[in-house]
Amino acid sequence: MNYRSIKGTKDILPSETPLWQFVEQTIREVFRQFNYKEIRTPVFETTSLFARSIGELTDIVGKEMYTFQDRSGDSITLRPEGTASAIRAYIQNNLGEALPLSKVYYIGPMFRQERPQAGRLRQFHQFGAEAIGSPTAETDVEIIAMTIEIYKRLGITNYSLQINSVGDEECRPKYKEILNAELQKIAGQLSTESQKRIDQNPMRVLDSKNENDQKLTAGMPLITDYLNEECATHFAKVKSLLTAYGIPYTVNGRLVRGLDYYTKTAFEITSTELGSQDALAGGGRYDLLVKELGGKQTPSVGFAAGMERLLMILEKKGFQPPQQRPTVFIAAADDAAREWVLTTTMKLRSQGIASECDLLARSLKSQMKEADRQQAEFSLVVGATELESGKALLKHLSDHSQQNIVLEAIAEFFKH
RNA sequence: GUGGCCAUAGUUCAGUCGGUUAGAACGCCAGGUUGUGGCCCUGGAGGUCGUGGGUUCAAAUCCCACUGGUCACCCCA
Repeated sequence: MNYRSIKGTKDILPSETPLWQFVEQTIREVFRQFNYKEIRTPVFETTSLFARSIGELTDIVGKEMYTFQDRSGDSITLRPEGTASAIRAYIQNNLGEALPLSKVYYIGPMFRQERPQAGRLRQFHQFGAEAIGSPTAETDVEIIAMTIEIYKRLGITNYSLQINSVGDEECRPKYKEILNAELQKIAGQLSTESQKRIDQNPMRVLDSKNENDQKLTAGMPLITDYLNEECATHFAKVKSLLTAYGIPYTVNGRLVRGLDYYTKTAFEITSTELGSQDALAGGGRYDLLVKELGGKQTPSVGFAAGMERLLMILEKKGFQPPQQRPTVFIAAADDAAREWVLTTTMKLRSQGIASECDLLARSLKSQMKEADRQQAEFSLVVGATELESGKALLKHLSDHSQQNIVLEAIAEFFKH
């Protein structure tokens, strides 16, 4: 075997695409019902777009981006997430001038150069949505509710929703100072990863998964206790709306997401079915990002979710998507009938009837086996005799029943 | 990036203490009375035992390196 797909990339094979298509279709349906419209942006952008929006100090920008120079020497990066591109497109195309609120969704491949493991690939797929232009808590909850609706719709129930408020440009810096002071006291005992973050991003220390770090920081002040009035009111509203919508959640005052642009609401959906990489989806509000990228001050909120992780759960549950199978397989009993079989198959197809016939000049028995393998609903065997009489036996493959059919009326028969 | 485990037909796997033609199941192909699939029966094709080196009279088996896969750490979808 000479060539292999790049490490961390996968072929999605014909045996798997029906599941992908079914799930994508369900997702698009939910987006449509929530009135989000699809946006398709390029899979690569200028590097600084991601660096600026996601944050120079994040893991994504610091060590995970697929960045390279193109032939003109420009630094370009394969998108590691979807929000930055969507916001860039929003600004570039002046979408904010045409509408007060843009509700968009995307679905497609993302790229991060990490060591692959269960639920983690270098090219993976996300779907997500952004509501650009609304400051209200109602919008936050619409985004969260929509995310959950997708899982509900697919029969996924074993997940949990965690929410937090990470404050805004007024209250967060104050809190960070307080937290930083507390962390300094125990700095020497923290993991090296956490030590690095004490000054740069102290809130990430609280979100560390290191057990010892967790113990050491157990009693530390939480952002939720230091929110200013606006953030506190917003957070309270989000919580009460979630309750009103019947969406269970837990508040996790330590939750910080891996992207720096979040303000106020942050949320994460995890599943115990997933193993170590257990995040199914995450999102939050980002009121400063549009301005940061050169647009007007535009409060916004969005989410992103992993396709592969969603599919892992469905596969684990043994979920079977509807199979695509031919309605009829037309078999040629002898060479004299092959041309008729071929043209008739084509005719049926052009009338919207999924049909198949043999292309390998195989024996009748082989053709029947093929019809069975393809799970055709019916088989029709036609040879010289049938062509002469204008009639043939149509067999219902699942119950073995047969009936006579007039060849000229075959299309009509399948239309019912 | 660091670490554990793994690598034998298309697939999932067996392969004894190192020993002579490397097996099974499923899948694939062809048959099982003249023109009908699924079950069953018979036969067949298909392997550079991941790659390269080493030890040995002899390596799928032991050792080393590399490559790939997988899981975990970190972090995240």
